[in-house]
Amino acid sequence: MQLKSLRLFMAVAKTGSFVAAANQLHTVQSNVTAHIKKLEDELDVQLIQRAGRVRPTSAGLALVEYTERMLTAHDEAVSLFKGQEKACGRLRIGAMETTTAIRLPPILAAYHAAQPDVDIQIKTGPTAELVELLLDGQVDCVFVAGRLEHSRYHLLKAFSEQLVLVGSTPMSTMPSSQKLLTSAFLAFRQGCSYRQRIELLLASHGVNAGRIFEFGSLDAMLGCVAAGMGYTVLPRGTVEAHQYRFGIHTLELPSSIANIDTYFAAFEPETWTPALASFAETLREAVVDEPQLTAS
Amino acid sequence: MQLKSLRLFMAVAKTGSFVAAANQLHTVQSNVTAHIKKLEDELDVQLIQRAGRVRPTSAGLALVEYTERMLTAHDEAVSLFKGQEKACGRLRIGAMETTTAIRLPPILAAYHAAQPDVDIQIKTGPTAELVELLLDGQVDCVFVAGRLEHSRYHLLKAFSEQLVLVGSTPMSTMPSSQKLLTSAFLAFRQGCSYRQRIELLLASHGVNAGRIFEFGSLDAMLGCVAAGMGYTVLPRGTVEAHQYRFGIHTLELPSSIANIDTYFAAFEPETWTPALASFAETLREAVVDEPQLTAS
DNA sequence: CACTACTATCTTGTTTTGAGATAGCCTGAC
DNA sequence: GTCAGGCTATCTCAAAACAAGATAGTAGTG
Repeated sequence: MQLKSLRLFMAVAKTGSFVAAANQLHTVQSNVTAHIKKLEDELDVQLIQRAGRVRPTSAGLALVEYTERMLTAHDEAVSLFKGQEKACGRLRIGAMETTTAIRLPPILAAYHAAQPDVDIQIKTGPTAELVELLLDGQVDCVFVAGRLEHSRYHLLKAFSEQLVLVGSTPMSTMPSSQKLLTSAFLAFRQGCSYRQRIELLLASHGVNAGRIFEFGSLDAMLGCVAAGMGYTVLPRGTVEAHQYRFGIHTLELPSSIANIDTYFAAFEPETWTPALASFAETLREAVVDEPQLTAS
Repeated sequence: MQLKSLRLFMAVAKTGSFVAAANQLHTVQSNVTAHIKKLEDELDVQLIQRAGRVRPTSAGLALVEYTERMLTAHDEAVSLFKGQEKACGRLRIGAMETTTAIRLPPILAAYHAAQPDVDIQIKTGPTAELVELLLDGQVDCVFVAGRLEHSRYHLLKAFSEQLVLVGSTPMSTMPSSQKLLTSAFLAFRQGCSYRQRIELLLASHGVNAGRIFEFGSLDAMLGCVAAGMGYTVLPRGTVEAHQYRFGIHTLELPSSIANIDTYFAAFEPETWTPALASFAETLREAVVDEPQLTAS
């Protein structure tokens, strides 16, 4: 059974004429006859009443219903990839908590305005988990901290973040090693790339990573920092956005530790759905139009 | 885009191997490659990731969802006609009010027991309307009074009915012409073949058809007869089934007027769905097993 | 570095397909 | 009843598509 045959069958059922069906689908009448006949042979039932009026038989009418489902699904699948202008379907994005909170909203807004027919799904998690999601096909693209080592990714430097030390009291200089040693550090759960920077920071002050509390959400973490539970390290933009809500203070870090880039990563562009290609385009434009996004 | 290609694509996506997909669908690996490649060329997107692991790309995963819908509809359509043993789908029956009430229930019960997966739909109406429904493809088969003249029907004598005169008072002989002339007759709406018999009956007593009230349902009609509104003509079985509910009385009619056959009619058997073929078979068995159904 | 398992490509013979030409059939008009 | 017009079935042939096998190339493994 071929989709081509089913299209001809539907045309015959709807027009009530083999000739009309042939014209409608740009072929000749003999081919319509052949396709219908082949369908009838395969299903071992007469689908079209030819005596007098040409009309679907009971069996034909029953087939029409299933054929409509089939052809509808087919048309939708084709329009997923060949839809002119507007993309459709679904776009699944993986991003870090901090990126989702601060960087993504304007980009998603621009994208949704450009491609209103695409359903957007966001999954958040630390970098290591996001890479797993991408490899596992559970998301179409991710925003992660630092370049991915894997070779066959398409990478685009999306945002440049500057990490700052966050604490509950004003800081003008780095806390003493003694202070650091006795303080707790708060970080996202295992896999967060910012966490590596915390350890780097401590190491640069001759302190081994002590207690690190793991958090699942940004709000919880900042709330605990504000309560004096300890320090954390976060992008400046993220902290600024929340500073009015929490009594927290920041300290700039040396650039070797502070600067970290957020990359957009996906597989090769040839594997992209139009929805994803359009998103990458929107992102590229946003990055170009507002270079401060990637400036340190 | 061919269903064959889509099946291979699904097999590759599920097994993660071209070779495995080829074995599963009884073909060779080079054909799998060719079909996938053709799909990719048509949609202008890479569907399968070949580097390293063989797995669907983002685009491929998107296609999987639509393909599943397509193939499911296809499988259901095929099983409609090629389902082994049990028929499935839908059976739309047209029948007269009296047939539906008395004759069909045991047949439908037997049929449903044999083919539990078939959805049964009954439409009732007078013979003329039923024929229209059948011609219009709105039902798959009908039960009508009298042979259909049209040549290209498959006919089966299903039931033999004996019409009786029904009135509100006991009758031992035919009411007088005078009585008939001043009485009302109750019948189904235009198109009911029993109605012709009423006119035949009146004519045989030298009376022109006077007032005939039209009813849509059997209950309403019998209720009005019982209330003394007038006479009607109905199959004996129908009246007997309702006699305990209504105070009605019957009188036998001459066989030329009384005997009327109910036929099962559908188009040629080649146009039947398995559900319809199975129903015809059930009906034939019922008629053979209980010849009194068609005996006068 | 070689081995293994896999996919891509090429080739060949066969099947399928599309389009035209023709014959036969039904319908409606005169 | 006959005839014309429109429709479908059948036949034919060339072109295209396809399946299968053989072979080459590639990635991952020890």
